[in-house]
Amino acid sequence: MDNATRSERSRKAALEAAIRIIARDGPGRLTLDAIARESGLSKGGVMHQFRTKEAVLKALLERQMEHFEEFSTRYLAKVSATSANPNLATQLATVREAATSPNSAALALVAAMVENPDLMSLPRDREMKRVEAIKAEAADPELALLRWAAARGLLLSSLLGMSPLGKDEHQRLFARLLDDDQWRPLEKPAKVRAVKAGTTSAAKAGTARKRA
Amino acid sequence: MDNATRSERSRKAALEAAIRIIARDGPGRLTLDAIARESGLSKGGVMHQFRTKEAVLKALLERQMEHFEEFSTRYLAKVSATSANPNLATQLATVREAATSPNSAALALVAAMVENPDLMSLPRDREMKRVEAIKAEAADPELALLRWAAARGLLLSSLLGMSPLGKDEHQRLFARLLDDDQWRPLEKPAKVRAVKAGTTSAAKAGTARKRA
DNA sequence: TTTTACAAACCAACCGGTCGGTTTTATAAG
DNA sequence: CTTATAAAACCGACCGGTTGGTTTGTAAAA
Repeated sequence: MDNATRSERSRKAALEAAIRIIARDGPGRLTLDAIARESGLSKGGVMHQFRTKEAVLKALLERQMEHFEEFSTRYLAKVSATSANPNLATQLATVREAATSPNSAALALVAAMVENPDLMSLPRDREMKRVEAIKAEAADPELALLRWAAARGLLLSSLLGMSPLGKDEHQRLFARLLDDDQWRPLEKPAKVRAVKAGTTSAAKAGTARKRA
Repeated sequence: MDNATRSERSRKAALEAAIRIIARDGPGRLTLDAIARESGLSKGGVMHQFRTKEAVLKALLERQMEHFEEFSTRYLAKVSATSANPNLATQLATVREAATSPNSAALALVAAMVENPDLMSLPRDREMKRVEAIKAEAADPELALLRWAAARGLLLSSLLGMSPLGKDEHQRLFARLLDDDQWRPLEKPAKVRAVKAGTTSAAKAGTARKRA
């Protein structure tokens, strides 16, 4: 087998084993020996691919970030034409994806934070840019930020195993978060720029539509 | 010195040392030896007060929960007369308190989760009751839950060191979360079927709002 | 041949927890 | 108020096992 692909295979096996361990036994049980055992590699093999445990965590983190970055980019391209606030919509959808992901993905975050809190600067910096984009496009930046925060609250709660919500409730809340019509900005700025009228526009709530 | 108070003192010293360690070095660095070193006690002394490390985490967890429970009760008593949704208001205020606490309190959660994820059932169960109370009193339960989720998102993000928000922004967002006037309930969401194309809903402004 | 990928034995430091012993407090008889 | 005794708080050396990481060896790829 080709050398490069062999390495690639081993790295992938190790990282996936790591995720499995974290999800099954908790971040505290993630050790190099456990990774070796779970991946089928020897410890030496693992150490050949990652010089240190921190390197494993870093790779794990980057892998996950890349994965969701990709999801984000694709989603953004899809909705940027139809949504008034595509960046917010994208982040909400991405967080939902992370929360419902079959593999318990974002646990890499917790594991990294346990081992070395400084590692969190990577995802934090990346998140900062996204938050900027969300604020920039929003008619009501605070409201947008709060929707973003709510999504993160749902994700992190269930990630830490402390969400008191049922799975169905979880889903419904995400759906509502994503529904722009439910989040009309308050008339705080005197001059509210009408939301970019796209194909989505539809009926403005409250005034145009009265419910029964 | 009295025996009981001596024990009390030692337990307190150990637990506070533990919190200091977690906040400074991360949850992964919390060891029994470290607690002994940081608290000034000997390892034997620590082990005399807590038979196992898990007992330390449990005590830490219960201590923090009790502290915020107390804050909650006091706050609830204060606002239950004037607020339309005192339970939600109380939870929001409590979470804000936890987020701005000088000691990085709620880190006990992360530490417990690392050592033994099962420990999370304690705070989860308690949270479940609170969520029930919030839903019961709310005109729009989903909206209330989302405000609650947003608060938790802000708290957990900064707790894990991955909040991209400035401290002032943080405060402003909490203030807005707490301001009932900014969150007008929708009426019974009889037929809400919203995904991405804005086809939905009826936003109705406060007919039934009771405000002071 | 040289380099790369991996295996397996190995190591020092550290981990949670035990144990025998010392000091401090509590109880109570004289 | 002593004094004897037991009980609780505390110390620190120690133990088996684990941890992150190294070293040595080997077989395949380059």
